[in-house]
Amino acid sequence: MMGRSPSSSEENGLKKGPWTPEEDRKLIDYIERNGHGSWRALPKLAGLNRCGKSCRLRWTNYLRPDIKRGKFSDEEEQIIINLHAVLGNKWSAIATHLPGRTDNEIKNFWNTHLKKKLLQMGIDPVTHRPRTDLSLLANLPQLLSAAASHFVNPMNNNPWDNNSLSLRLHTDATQQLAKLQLLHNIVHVLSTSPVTPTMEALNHLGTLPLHDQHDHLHEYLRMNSQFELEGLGISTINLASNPNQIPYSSTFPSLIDVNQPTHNVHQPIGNSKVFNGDDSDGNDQFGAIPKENSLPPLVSVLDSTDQCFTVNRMENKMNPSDHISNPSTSTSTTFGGAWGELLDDDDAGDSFLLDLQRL
DNA sequence: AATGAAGCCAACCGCTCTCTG
DNA sequence: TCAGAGAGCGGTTGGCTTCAT
Repeated sequence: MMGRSPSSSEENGLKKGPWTPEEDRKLIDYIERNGHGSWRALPKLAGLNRCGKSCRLRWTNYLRPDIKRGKFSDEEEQIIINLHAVLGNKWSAIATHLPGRTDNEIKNFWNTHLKKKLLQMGIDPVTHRPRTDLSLLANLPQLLSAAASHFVNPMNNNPWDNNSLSLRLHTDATQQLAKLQLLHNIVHVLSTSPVTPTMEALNHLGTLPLHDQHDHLHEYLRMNSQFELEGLGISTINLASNPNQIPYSSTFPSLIDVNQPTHNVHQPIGNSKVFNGDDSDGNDQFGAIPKENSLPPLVSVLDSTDQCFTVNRMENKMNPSDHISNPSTSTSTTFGGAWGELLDDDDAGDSFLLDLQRL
């Protein structure tokens, strides 16, 4: 059994550490018969040599009958990411919108999976904004070489070709899109950062002169957009000759221009004003719903006045095979429902307002 | 097959919040 | 209004499992 080992200091004669099946049974039996009542009094009444707090945690995090165990679904994952963007590390608040999941479980899932996932996508898991730290640039040479090897001969190794398509998509889509997002963020940093990168940071870029790096990056983006989008039946739009002028929103339907208000891609969910994420068209930045026949917005970055953005689930949407095998999956429906539920919840709504007021 | 590193997650710690008298 | 007790919460720990070498 996992968990902490029994503490050597069993002060008060109370047991610590992993629970035995026998202890679990005693706790369940007692609560089913009497309810938990006072947690402090419970251990004695239930015949357990534990402190009340330990009993409460064991019950709420593990023994409760409505606990849903097992892998988090994509929908749950998406909800967590979006709620975290608004609520931060308010695990219990997040847990209230994921029936059957405990705050502890969500916290663990965030720390072990989602945090890394966002980092790999070039997103700061704390601010939910693109990472702008220059250490991020250290990955650029690897990204570029990976991109080059991947697309070195697209005609002979078309990632979207034939029978390998769905398998490749299944295994590569997330990774490729994450890379794409990361590169997108890098371009954004290079293009818009008022802070000139230091020479030390630029050295991370490798031996190529900066303008060549830029060209490589530009070329990679062009190729990536062409193959990936064409593979999904999405027409591509020529890139501007200057990467600084890349029309992100149109070139990468999945990548919302960090500088521009989002148009036509998002649909409002709930009262966008509440989130301070609305633009003049009334589109809010939280409910990212993909347009039909376009990639879902992977990341929606707010403009300078905005505080949060949304990472939308992408794997299933990116994966045509999933479209076939699992057509019922609908991020927008579930997501909208989740937010609707969130907004319908008075307490949650209040906490949202409070949180946003603090921002 | 052996070993070390990394991942995972149940459980604990200590602080904060809420309730009650 | 205040103090104490109980409950709740987020952060952290550390042992087991899995993966990589």
